[in-house]
Amino acid sequence: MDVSFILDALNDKQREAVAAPLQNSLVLAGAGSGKTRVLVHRIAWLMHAYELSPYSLMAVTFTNKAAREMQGRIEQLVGVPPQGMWVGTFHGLAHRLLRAHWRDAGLKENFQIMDSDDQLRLIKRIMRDMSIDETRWPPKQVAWFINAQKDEGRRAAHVPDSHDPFSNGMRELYYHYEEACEKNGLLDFGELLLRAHELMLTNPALLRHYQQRFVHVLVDEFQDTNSIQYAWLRVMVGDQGTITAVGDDDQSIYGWRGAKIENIQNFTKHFSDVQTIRLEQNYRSTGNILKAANGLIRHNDDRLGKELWTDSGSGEPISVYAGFNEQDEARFILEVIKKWRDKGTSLTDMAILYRSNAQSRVIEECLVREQIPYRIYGGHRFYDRLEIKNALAYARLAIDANDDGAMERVINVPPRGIGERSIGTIREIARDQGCSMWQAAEQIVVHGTLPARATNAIKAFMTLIQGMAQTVQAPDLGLGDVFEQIIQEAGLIPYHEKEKGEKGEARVENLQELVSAASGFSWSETDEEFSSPMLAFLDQAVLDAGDAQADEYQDSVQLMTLHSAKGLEFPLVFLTGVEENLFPSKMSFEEPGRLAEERRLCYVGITRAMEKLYITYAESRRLHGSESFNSPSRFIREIPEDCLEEVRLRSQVARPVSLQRPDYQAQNQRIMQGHQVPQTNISMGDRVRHPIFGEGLVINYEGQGPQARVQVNFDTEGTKWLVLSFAKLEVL
DNA sequence: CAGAGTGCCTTTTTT
DNA sequence: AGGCACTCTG
Repeated sequence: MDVSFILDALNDKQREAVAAPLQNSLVLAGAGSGKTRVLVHRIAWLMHAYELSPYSLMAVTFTNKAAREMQGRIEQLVGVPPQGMWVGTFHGLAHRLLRAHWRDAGLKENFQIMDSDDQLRLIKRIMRDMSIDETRWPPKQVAWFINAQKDEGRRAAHVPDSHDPFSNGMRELYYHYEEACEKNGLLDFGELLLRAHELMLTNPALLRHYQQRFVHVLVDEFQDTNSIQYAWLRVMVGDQGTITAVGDDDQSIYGWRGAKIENIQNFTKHFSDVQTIRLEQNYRSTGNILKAANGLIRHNDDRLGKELWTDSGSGEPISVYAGFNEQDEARFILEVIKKWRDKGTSLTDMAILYRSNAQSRVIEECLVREQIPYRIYGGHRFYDRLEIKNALAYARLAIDANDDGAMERVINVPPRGIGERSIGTIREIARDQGCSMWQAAEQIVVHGTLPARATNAIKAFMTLIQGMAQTVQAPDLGLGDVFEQIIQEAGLIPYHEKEKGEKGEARVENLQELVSAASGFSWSETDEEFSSPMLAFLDQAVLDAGDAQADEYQDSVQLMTLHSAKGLEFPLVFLTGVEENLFPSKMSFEEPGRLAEERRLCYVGITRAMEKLYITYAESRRLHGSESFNSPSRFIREIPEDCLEEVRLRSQVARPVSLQRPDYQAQNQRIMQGHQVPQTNISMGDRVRHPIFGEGLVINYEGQGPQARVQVNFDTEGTKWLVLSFAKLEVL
């Protein structure tokens, strides 16, 4: 069989990786070196050259998006969908195993997956039941603790006893949490992995089956695996199977949630006869961008070592812009965006990256003002939204009335006269009798435990849910129709319409979006493990963020955190807020390893850019309500100077070159006050008074002398541009 | 019981 | 700044 089509379009190193013998291999793939390409071609090669059935292959990724992309590209290359091959995320595949073998895994058949929000609710409920002081053990920290333990593969019983009452309290809560999950058939994200691992360890026959089945396992983004994922992989691969691990130690950015960079660093020690291949030729970025990236990452120790190169030209230098404040930073970005747009670059090719989600707001406001469409990734995900979760909870309750979580969630949404008091009574009865809340509610209705008004409200709610149960079971209704009716019957639309502001409007739209997502949901592909489309849909809603919902095809600027930018590329990239305390985040200063991770994050950011990279920072920044003066990030200094260029929008301003200077604090003060508008008596940062608009702060200017215009941020009137020779501004 | 209003607290990244 | 829990009022 002619297999040349698989190897033809590859470079030497890629070909080496793709056509490697059927053995363990580690592909160290630098950013933009064709990593996914290698994975996909490797799969095609295994099928054609070694005649492996897709059935004997498993490919694991971290995100659903990556899994979908891989699936699509395999199909494209091979021509047909790889029947029987397991392609999915760690969580998705673990889930699949557990659905198929729920009994062996010691689960209930109808077990449910909780997202982090559900998890937190459960923890709070447990703590309230136990009357535990939430200020001493903040529920969020409890959740964090439990998740961290699970990432390490530890159950409550494995957590070592400690002399510290705080940790012991945590452990105690973990016990109770495990118990509650067990009782209610609930699994959090970490539990999926932990349980799937245990399933294999405790069922030798099952393990043998899967080890024999999966001749070769491929893993993407290997540097992000945590302990339990790694353990699971090793078990699945076994002694007979082999593995291809693709990753980049320089792009390991998930240490904070348990990823172990050691997994890739020690790969050759843990697996036998590993062939290591480095992909260092970059097809994405210009020479300058790569030089910057290489220069930066050299400051990290313990690297496996890799240097990106390209045979295309060096391109433009990287521009660094120092904004006066975050508004100014955003305005600068917008000006550049407009310039590029007018030159014909489509907005989709531009990305604005930031360290934390909170930073997006100022930029968004600016985009709205300039009427430039944008799309924001991450943040609150579609299926995480309150209104969506409520609608889903109705569906869950309609399927299983004993689902307490769902019951708690929607029993009084929209308000129907079942207040805290009544809910408390229901909860109490349920707890005393060890029954579900629904059963408790039935008793209340029968015995009239509560006042007539409350009882009637409960009765009405139960009738409503029973009606929905009929709807869900109706054989001729599509999934979309079912949700349409549920939303209708629950009265969610008028409830949200009543909300003031645009919020309610957006929620109604989201509910409509849910209906269309449900209509478009195809079940056939998701295989036999799931017993009904509705159940499959509900599971998928928890596991898949549903990120690509709205406006996917509109030409819009892309906004996202650095973390969610990994794996993507854009011709024009803005790396924003590159300031000490922000990026690197001040949280990273305590442990040395965290700073290295921030640096890798910066490396990821830089290497997203194909043609042109802008790095921006603000000398003063208002975040979380208070103003701070941060110095430019050390990362800027770590980039080789000769690939940087400092941008001054208005070139008259003589600004001290601040990048190489260690002592920023005093200097920032000077900068704040030092920008005089040429041939005028006004400087940036001055407080001024206007006869009509009142007092404000000068934050920007244009032109000079009689033509000069300044932008003033008035205390009460917002920001305005004023021509100096007309406006009567008094400097205070 | 519902809805408005007040005060308090948290601020990194998310499968 | 924004979200959340709690209190107050109709």
